Amino acid sequence: MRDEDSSPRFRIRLVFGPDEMMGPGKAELLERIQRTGSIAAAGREMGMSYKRAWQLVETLNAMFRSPLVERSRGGARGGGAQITETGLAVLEEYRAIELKARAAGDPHIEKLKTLLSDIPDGI
Amino acid sequence: MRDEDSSPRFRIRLVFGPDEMMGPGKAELLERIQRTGSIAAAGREMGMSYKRAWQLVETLNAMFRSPLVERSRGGARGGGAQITETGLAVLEEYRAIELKARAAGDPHIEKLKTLLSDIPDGI
DNA sequence: CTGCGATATTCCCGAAGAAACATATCGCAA
DNA sequence: TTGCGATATGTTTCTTCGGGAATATCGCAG
Repeated sequence: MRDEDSSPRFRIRLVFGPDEMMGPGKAELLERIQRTGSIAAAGREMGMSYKRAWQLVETLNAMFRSPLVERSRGGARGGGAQITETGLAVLEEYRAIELKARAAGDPHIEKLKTLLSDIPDGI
Repeated sequence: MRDEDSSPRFRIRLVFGPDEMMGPGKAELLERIQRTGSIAAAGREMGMSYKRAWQLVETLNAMFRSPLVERSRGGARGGGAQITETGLAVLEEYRAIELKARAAGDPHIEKLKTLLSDIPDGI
């Protein structure tokens, strides 16, 4: 797969139950599906196989009351996929959590960085 | 390995660089080493092999300027391990981040829970 | 009614990582 | 000087996961 991110302060993974979790990967996939209108295209952008992207969408859809991604097959351009209202809501909540948590933890992160062994870029 | 936690709202993993990360597992291991005075004992408590626990300590020590865990071999009771001052500092910072981030994200988590497919325990 | 481009689904294989097993080493105490 | 209990480290086996390829399906457009 992929690095996912080159300059991440921290990652948050929400764990609701066994095999029920959501982290940066699924969030990014949702975003890209929304933008591209296609599971395959979103997956390609993230450097993952269509199979993997499809699997992630499956688990996401099964995880919530109503599906986050709506798919259609056939048609003029072969079909596609789109984010549902629920999907958008979940994505927004996740981003909000990420943002607030990051802001809340930031000062401590800076403190920790001074203890790291490699040379910080800032100084 | 293990479930790590039965009722986690969310997990935070700090990513400082490639192969430089710290999450709930290493934090818990540090805590248990502090309490038990032994890598082996701490690992056993968490259901992991001594080798794995030792590996985690290695990466932790290599990751920071000064080691987080001090080890001694031989002696009356075979040896042992203890948390250093740096180790304690790192652990406390991590716990602080966890706490604040959790508090900051909590309301959004509750919102997300209402969208989940399985029945929440609270209602 | 055929082709296209997407979703949907299965099978096989290789890589990565953890578990299991096996020693080696150390330093004190009896 | 032997034994103990911990750290230290290598080897082998097993399992899991994801990639890749192959195939099916769908529905409109031409």
